[in-house]
Amino acid sequence: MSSPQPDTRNRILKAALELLEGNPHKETRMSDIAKRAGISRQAVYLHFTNRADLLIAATVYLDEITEVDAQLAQSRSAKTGPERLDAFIEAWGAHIPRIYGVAQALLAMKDTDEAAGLAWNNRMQAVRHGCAAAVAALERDHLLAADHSAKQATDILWTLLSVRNWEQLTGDCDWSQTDYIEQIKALARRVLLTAPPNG
Amino acid sequence: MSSPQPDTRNRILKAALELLEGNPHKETRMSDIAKRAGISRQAVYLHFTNRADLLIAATVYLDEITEVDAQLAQSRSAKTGPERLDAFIEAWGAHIPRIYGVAQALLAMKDTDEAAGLAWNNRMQAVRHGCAAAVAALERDHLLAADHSAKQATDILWTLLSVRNWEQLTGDCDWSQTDYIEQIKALARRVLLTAPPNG
DNA sequence: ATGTCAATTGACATGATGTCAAGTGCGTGC
DNA sequence: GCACGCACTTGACATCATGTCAATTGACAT
Repeated sequence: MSSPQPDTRNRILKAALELLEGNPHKETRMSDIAKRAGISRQAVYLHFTNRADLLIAATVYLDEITEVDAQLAQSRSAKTGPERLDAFIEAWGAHIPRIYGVAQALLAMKDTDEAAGLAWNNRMQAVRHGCAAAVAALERDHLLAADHSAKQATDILWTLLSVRNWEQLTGDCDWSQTDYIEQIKALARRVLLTAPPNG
Repeated sequence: MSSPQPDTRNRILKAALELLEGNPHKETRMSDIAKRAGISRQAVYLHFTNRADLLIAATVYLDEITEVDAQLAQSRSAKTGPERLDAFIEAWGAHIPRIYGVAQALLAMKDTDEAAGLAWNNRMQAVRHGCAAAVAALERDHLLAADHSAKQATDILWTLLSVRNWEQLTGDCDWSQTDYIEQIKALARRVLLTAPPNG
């Protein structure tokens, strides 16, 4: 563990994440990242072929160190459908602020860089699966509101939980993170459940 | 009215809108717009100082020719709160696909160009006012769900009606435009109204 | 004729990405 | 000790879009 050399790659990823989290709305350039990582701009290209490549790697790296998948999977342990729904919203909702910086950067490239778009869609499909699983749990408990098919319910939940919505609510609308979680949970129950949940 | 010269400006705007509507996800360059308008790239700068400037003007132009404000204002004529809510969602929901191309372009600049961001926020504030008015109408009729303050209800409705959500539902989720309108209306009623609306 | 004004052409600066070539410094194997 | 590979550096360069500037053209108006 005497750090031979290739932790540079990780240094770059960390630098990128720090910058992106620092000010998600400012364009973070390759040279900024390099500077922060303490290497030359060109050296970054020894580790990543692209800006997109780097950003994607950063997302993966972030997912790894925050263990999202584990967090999200944990919501599977909930007994009832509604509990599972809540657990999923809490897990994902708590994760959004952590990934927001990178997400923002990746989303900005989506239209110009195909690979970035695919990578982002991949991540979002994972979230969608979580939504679908929560909906399935509701359906199993015969608690899914009759006016939606499972697909529709999944679409709605998935859309509700989008990063952009989080951005708008916590940003433009000044909601706190806890407000966000609570409100979205209430909203989801209200929209997806067939009976009044707790009142 | 023998068209002295300055319909060029409008030609540019039309060209920009056509290109943006044609393929909203491809970057539309100044030279593309110029070519389509039948003038030189540099000539565009005789009419607009910026790409942002042009895009903003295009939004305004589009708003004018589609008469959104009139459409949205029309929802004021609805008698009951719920009718007003429906009318507003229909009007705005029908408008989104028309503005989607430009909106996309403007949103993409939001982070790099301050003026573009402001212009977009302005438009969105107008929508927000519509949301607030609909919520106020519900409140007046004592039909606003007790679990939300007027502000929260407005925030939710406004977020629900975002261009990004429309994009996700009609794009990624393959909803038809009519599905979109109907589902969102149902959703909004379910979330905002205090009593079951029609069943 | 003359002036104005829209538009044209061509050249150029800027700023970011990405590539390439030559060089430096360090550790390892022989 | 020496040579080699390897990560990295420096500097130059291509590309591409935006935006600017200067000189020119062509039409229309007085």
